[in-house]
Amino acid sequence: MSANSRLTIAAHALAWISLYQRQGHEVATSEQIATSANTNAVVIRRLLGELRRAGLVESRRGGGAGWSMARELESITLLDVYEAVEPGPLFAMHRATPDQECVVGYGIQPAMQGIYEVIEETLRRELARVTLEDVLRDILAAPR
Amino acid sequence: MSANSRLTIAAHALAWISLYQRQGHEVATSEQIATSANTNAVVIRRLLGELRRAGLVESRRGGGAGWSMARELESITLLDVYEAVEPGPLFAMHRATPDQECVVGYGIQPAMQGIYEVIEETLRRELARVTLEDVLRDILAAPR
DNA sequence: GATGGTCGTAACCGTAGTCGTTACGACATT
DNA sequence: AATGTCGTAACGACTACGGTTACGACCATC
Repeated sequence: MSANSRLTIAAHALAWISLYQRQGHEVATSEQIATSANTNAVVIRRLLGELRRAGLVESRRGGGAGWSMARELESITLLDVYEAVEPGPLFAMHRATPDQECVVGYGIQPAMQGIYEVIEETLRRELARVTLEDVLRDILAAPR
Repeated sequence: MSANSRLTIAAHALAWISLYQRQGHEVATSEQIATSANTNAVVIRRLLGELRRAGLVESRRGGGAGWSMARELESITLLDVYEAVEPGPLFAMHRATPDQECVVGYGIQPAMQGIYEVIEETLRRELARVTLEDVLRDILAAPR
């Protein structure tokens, strides 16, 4: 399926910002987050930009600028992050429409569409069960 | 996530072969299936090759060659097909290992790994609930 | 044993998505 | 005015997917 790391990095960034703020800081910079996630600051800004559009974080520009949470960590679920960062569906249909003269070619798409909807709804429900507060707790629970 | 159509095409092929056999034919050719799915026969052979490795179909070579089912349609679930054609995990970790000096960088991977395992297990359970007999029934139920 | 149809598979190409990187303007604090 | 950061475009490397061509391997049939 060619998995990507967008959900992972987004969760990483949100957890980092929250923890940093709980330590008394106002905002976190994309550079700091990128260092923690071992990636490039532009990658972080791009991802956080999508999370901002979803209303999960805020950004300030100018001097002393950076990112801060727009919502409480316990009110954000992995589904919120997933939807902000992963638009499309999980499974794709045929590239070219199948042969409509064939019984299978005619019925396959509605059939699979219905099945996929149920499956993706289950995935969403499962993602919605995990809050970012849960994630941060798990992070801090790592043995040291 | 850049979804692909492998599961859809594989289900299409299996449904087509089964229906064709139920109509009294011995084997189905990749050319016939490709016509129904509106794709190239090589694409079908590649996919069916993976399904053969998983023990779902058989192939005969030589004259009058083609593909036939190796198992009953009602004993095959979408999970069987999914596992045969989609190897990797759904979500990826960081490309480069995050900063192990950072609390978040240190704990994020075990945390997300545990969460992802639960989610993917749920997905598998859901895929396992749908048999290809269900799929074929839905296909034939399409209004005409 | 020659023929013909089909599988099995390699090779290549176009397209798209992800990620990293550089660059630079916009902006606000100082 | 200077500085630090965001916002975003642009580009390249890499990978995956799907389509296509090509050709050898195989076997039923004649």
